[in-house]
Amino acid sequence: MVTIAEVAQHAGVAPSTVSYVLSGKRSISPKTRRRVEDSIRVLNYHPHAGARALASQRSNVIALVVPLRPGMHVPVLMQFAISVVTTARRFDQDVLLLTADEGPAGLRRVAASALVDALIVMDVELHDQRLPELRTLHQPSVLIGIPADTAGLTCIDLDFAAAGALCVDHLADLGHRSIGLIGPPTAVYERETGFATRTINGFEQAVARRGLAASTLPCEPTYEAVRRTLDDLFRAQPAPTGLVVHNEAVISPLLDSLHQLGRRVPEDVSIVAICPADVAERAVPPLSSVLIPAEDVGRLAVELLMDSLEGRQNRQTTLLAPRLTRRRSAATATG
Amino acid sequence: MVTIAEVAQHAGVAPSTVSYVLSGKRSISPKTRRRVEDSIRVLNYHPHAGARALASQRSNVIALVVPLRPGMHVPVLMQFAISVVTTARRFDQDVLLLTADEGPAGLRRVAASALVDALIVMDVELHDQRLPELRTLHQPSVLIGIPADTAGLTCIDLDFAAAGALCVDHLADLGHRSIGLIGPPTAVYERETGFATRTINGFEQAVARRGLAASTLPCEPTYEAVRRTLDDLFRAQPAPTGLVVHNEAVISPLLDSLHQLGRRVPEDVSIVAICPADVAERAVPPLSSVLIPAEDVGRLAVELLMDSLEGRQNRQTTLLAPRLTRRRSAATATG
DNA sequence: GACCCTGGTCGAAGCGATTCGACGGACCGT
DNA sequence: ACGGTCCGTCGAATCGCTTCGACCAGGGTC
Repeated sequence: MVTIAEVAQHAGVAPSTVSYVLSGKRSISPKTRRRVEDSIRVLNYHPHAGARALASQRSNVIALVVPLRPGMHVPVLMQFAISVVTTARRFDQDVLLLTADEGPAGLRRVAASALVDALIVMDVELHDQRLPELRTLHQPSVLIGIPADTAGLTCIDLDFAAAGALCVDHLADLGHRSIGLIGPPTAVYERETGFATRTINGFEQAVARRGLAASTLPCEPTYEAVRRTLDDLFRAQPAPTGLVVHNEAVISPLLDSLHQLGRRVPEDVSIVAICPADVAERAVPPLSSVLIPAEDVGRLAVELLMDSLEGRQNRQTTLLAPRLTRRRSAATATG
Repeated sequence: MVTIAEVAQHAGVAPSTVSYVLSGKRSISPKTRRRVEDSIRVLNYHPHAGARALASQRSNVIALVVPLRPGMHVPVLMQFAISVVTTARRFDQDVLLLTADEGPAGLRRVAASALVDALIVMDVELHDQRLPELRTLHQPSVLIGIPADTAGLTCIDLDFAAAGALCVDHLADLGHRSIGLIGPPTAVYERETGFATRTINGFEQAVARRGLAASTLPCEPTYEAVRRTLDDLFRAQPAPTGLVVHNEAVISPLLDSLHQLGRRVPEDVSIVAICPADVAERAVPPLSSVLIPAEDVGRLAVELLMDSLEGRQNRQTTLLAPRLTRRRSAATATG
């Protein structure tokens, strides 16, 4: 292994000078800088990460905690992870991959051992067990998802309330006067991830604002449950002509059932979904949808962390504005 | 931050003793061991990862290089990554997540800086650019996928030849005498990932061994391509009654097309797929399939690395035996 | 009783970087 | 010509841990 001392000797300078060339923390004359850089290249020098971490109190690694829970949409997870890694590399950081099953102890472990400088925690629940740990950590962290009490935490998430409202507005603009919301199964509400409730709130406020008739129903991702939900839904008066679906697992049984019931999409019933882009695209017909902006969230998370690490404090919650993509499943109301 | 010196003082021993308690590299009397462990717990001591890496020449981190190429089946990727992380933690290792877009330089970076002790590289191509780098690294590595020249490398993959043969045997056992293989588009063969070719070889050998009639065709994942491929296929004499599909993107258009052509699965044509389990399960009807054992591969990769790190050398290639899961798409030949 | 092990512990020397204070020379103003 | 800046560089201390050789006490051997 080639050390900074060897580089220094090769370039005819002191080790500290090499260090300053690398970090840019003191000015170096162009001449010596060039000599040092040449030596670095010739000797193929790479600073020892551990030594650097020890001396500088910075590991240049950030932790990414991914959930393991089945039912998560994996492509979105991966898209997010990739975005985090890519952005981190732009800041010369690496990413340590942790799974949620280590719980709070896992966070403590990597933080207390100074393995990482900062943490990104995905899939944070309303009353997440890890919150106390995160609050006491010396390292900054960014949470994906909004817990009940965000005091002292930095959180990011899609603005689900706005997303719910956006779907309502879209349908209302198309002339629909009675609409339904099909949400996640009740289990999700109970687990209290928060986003389900936020969507409903946004939905209902928008419904009130636009003076629409509406009903909201949770739904399990099975054919029977979907049929029952649809029965309930269409029993309402006036019969809904627009549907907001916030439950990706339900999409394909839903579309099948509507087909079997002889209800055409979008001629008889318009659909707007809140779901990953690939799900919306693959559906038949492709769904107009508000997508989960995984890539933006990942990038932003890293950027916020870097801000914190450089002293720009920002303990606050960021809600990303939803954007609706029109596809073929929502059209002007007939009648 | 609490250091080993403080723990030592608190327990009334030398720092080195604390270290030996932690590492178990020298015997310690039960009495002092208990004292030290108590102090560790009381002070909530976590060894500084950087200091440890510097002193011991071991970071206890392994790199995982994931591919970015679109078209990879993401759930399998994730399943694999999770399996690597989980297994690594069993060995007290952490996992650094790298993306393939850093190329060979990325490997050199993390290896030369001693950020990681070992590497796992996924999706290795026949003539992968990273091979020379991997050969010169001081750290052991495990490749997922089999390159053309495996000399000096440790590789793991599903035994695709055996998988191809297994599918043939299954169909032959069910009485099918003429079968077809639908493979990935020609682009995949050209990129030379190797597994496509290996499947064909295994398929053809088994076909010869069982004395069957057979044809093999690449296929793009579009409806038109599928229709053309099926036309070609069924023109053969005797008409095939069994299909092996090694191309997950083609599965759903294929099933649709067969339906439209009035060929029932499995009554008129039996299908065996080589694909991720979730794809096979979700198909209509669910496909008998040989799955990609992502979890086994991930676990094995880490275990091999740990062997290497502990001095048990094992430069060699491991092919995992395929296992066929019967579902509803393959049945006894009629006629 | 002298001897040698052996198991248990200590002390000190690294590991390879960063960083701070100091220092020497060039350049400025007076 | 002289003192004061400022720029560029150096040397040494430091970060927290591991590990090696040394040391000591106790017990077995002859």
